Amino acid sequence: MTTPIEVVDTKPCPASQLLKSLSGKWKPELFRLSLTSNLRFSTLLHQLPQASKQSISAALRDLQSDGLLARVILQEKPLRVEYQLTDKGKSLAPALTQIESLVLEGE
Amino acid sequence: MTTPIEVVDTKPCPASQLLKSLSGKWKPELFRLSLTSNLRFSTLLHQLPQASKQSISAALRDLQSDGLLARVILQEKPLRVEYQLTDKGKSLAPALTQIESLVLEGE
DNA sequence: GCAATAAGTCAGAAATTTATGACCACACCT
DNA sequence: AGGTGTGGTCATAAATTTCTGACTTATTGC
Repeated sequence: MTTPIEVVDTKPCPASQLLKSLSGKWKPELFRLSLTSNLRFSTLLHQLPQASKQSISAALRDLQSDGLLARVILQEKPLRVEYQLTDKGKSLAPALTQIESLVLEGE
Repeated sequence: MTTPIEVVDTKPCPASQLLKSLSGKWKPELFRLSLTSNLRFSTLLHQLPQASKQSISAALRDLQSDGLLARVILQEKPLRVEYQLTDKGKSLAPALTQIESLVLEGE
């Protein structure tokens, strides 16, 4: 009996990369908040009182390195730092909105 | 000084529930595979050689309890078990396809 | 100079997720 | 009666994620 050739997909599911960008305890919330306004570190600490500094910081870093948010230093007095949606981030928004509407339908 | 009223959203981002359903090392792959054909345990062990029994089993359980897959016992000889996409699962597909196309565009 | 605020970092602990390998139950084949 | 394939579970261990609390650096206000 000849062993049937198993076509094993070595590459992971393409969507999984992007899903990973949004997985984690706080990233979906951060992403969602970024749709309505730019994010600021100290404000987030109040908006998400359950989240630790560390977690917010890590989530922001990940969202940056995945190209969904951009860290922008505003030349104001005093200096402020804002995290803004990138074009890639914006392009992801409709899919997320679609997912949200699915959740809401089911209630 | 009156403390400004902080409107703290106690409910998590709605999409985060569904994103959680698809988060994890193997769930995106399982979901994707389920779009093209029904899933079987022993077949999955070969299709995803890096995944442990345990992980596949847990992922299938989660996808079931999140209502995306249904476990169906086929009355054949010998008995077989299949995991099929539910309507809810099917309704999620377009959003995932959209996310995939975003990933592919960016290459 | 001194304290406060913004925007973090770092080390260590706790919680969660994933992997490993042994084991179980049932049906089927010989 | 013994071996094989399917479809798992269970306990334990390893890896990853998240939290906690202390500390840092730069700027502003008094």
